[in-house]
Amino acid sequence: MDKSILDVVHDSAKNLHAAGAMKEVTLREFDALCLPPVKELTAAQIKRIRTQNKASQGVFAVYLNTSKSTVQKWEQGQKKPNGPSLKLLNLVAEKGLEVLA
Amino acid sequence: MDKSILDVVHDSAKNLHAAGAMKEVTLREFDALCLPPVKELTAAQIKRIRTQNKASQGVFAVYLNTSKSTVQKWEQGQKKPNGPSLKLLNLVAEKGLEVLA
DNA sequence: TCCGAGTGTAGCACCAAGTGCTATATATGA
DNA sequence: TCATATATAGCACTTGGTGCTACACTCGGA
Repeated sequence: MDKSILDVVHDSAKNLHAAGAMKEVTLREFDALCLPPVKELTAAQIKRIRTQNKASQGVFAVYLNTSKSTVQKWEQGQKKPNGPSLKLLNLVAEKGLEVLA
Repeated sequence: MDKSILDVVHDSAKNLHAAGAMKEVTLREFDALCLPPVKELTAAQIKRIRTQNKASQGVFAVYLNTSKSTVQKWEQGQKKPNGPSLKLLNLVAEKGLEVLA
């Protein structure tokens, strides 16, 4: 997996910053625009993220600081996770449940 | 800061697991119960978490995958972040905005 | 064999969080 | 001076989040 174009540009920006050519704030703004996009997740995908981390619905809920019934509704497709919740799910999907510890 | 009793017990559990005396699932459940409690945050605390990370409300919102107006309401005390949002804020407070990248 | 604990599914009702919009005020910089 | 970015403010709508109860299934232990 080689670097994406955005990664390269980002590295360039970091170098510019290291050379004093970019302000702190500007870099931070830049980072925000280059954040890996939060992917929408289907009910089945959410369930897979959980099971692959060997957690029950209850345990998973504790990790995400939400309720068991909410996790259940996500996996049943009755409700969709909102912004921050989706961010958390993406984090777990990429880095595992341990990042929340 | 020395280890808490729970930490010691947790280490013991991990050793037991390494020795094959505990099942995967059981260990996972145990971990969930020992998660660092998510702290409630005041409006001012949320604002400090953001500013200490040198991010504007807009940028901060992007990181948390939420809306600018939501961040604004948090900091004005008009709304309180719900479970998963609070978890994210705690993560950032402890590990910095970079953990969301 | 039976029982209890853990798990997943289901439905219901409430409400506050989340969202989107517009408008204002204040820097800050080109 | 003008444009941009930022923070604050208010309003109305929608829906995700929560809490509850209940039921079926599995599995290991008494």
